[in-house]
Amino acid sequence: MRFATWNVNSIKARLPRLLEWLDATKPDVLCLQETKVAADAFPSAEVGELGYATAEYGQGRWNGVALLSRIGLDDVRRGFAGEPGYPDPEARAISALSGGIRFMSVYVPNGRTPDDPHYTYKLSWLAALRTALATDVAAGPLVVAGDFNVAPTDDDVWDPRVFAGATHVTPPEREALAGIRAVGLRDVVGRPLKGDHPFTYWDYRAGMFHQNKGMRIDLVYASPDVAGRVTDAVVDREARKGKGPSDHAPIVVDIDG
DNA sequence: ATGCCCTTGTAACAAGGA
Repeated sequence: MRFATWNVNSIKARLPRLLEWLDATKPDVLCLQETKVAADAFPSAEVGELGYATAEYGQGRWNGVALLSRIGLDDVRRGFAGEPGYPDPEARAISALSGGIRFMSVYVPNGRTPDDPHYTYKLSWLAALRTALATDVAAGPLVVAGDFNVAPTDDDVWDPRVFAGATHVTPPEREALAGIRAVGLRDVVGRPLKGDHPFTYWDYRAGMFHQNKGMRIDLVYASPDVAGRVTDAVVDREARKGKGPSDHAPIVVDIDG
């Protein structure tokens, strides 16, 4: 089985790239983030032609997550128990059962700056996610994948000095990630196809991708049974190249069975 | 080479992204 996660930064703008990538990569399950469309505008018919069922959770202009699967989607859940809002709940998490595994696609709040109310929201959102995942991980095989908007270590940013005092690298954010792992989830790190760091995001500006000045903020957290079945994991930086890419690259994971 | 912000909503910019 092959699954993947990808922050597409608008599924409408990315649709040609997404369809091309699906046809070439053929994941069984794909976790999508930042779809930026209302549910009724999701291109379900287009991905359906490639054999994918869709479960989407959208709110329009901002956020939006979805799951695609060509092996079935059951027991779809939008959001999670105790999820905070800003001030209202946003479309940032969706999960479903597929191939005997519960997949959750997450788009963690950005946080903006450490002194911004959005940063407090981010930390409370991650704390509530931890609580919800403690229940989910006890229920069976689990994969939580998406844009966590946190670089787990200083090795996960291209220059830690540049990020001093900024969001995405603060100790409370990293502790929140550690808390999520502590419920019984393992960090499945993709191989970088170039360079030493498995970055998944490169800013559009100033040729950052071409200088490999990136960040590892997209993560795959898997329960031990799933993590133990991993045969390969890759950051598909090819998808960051060319005309009209997302600023994030997908992570593609292969598992036995 | 991979190549030097992008997307959406709304109407020339505003806001968010990380």
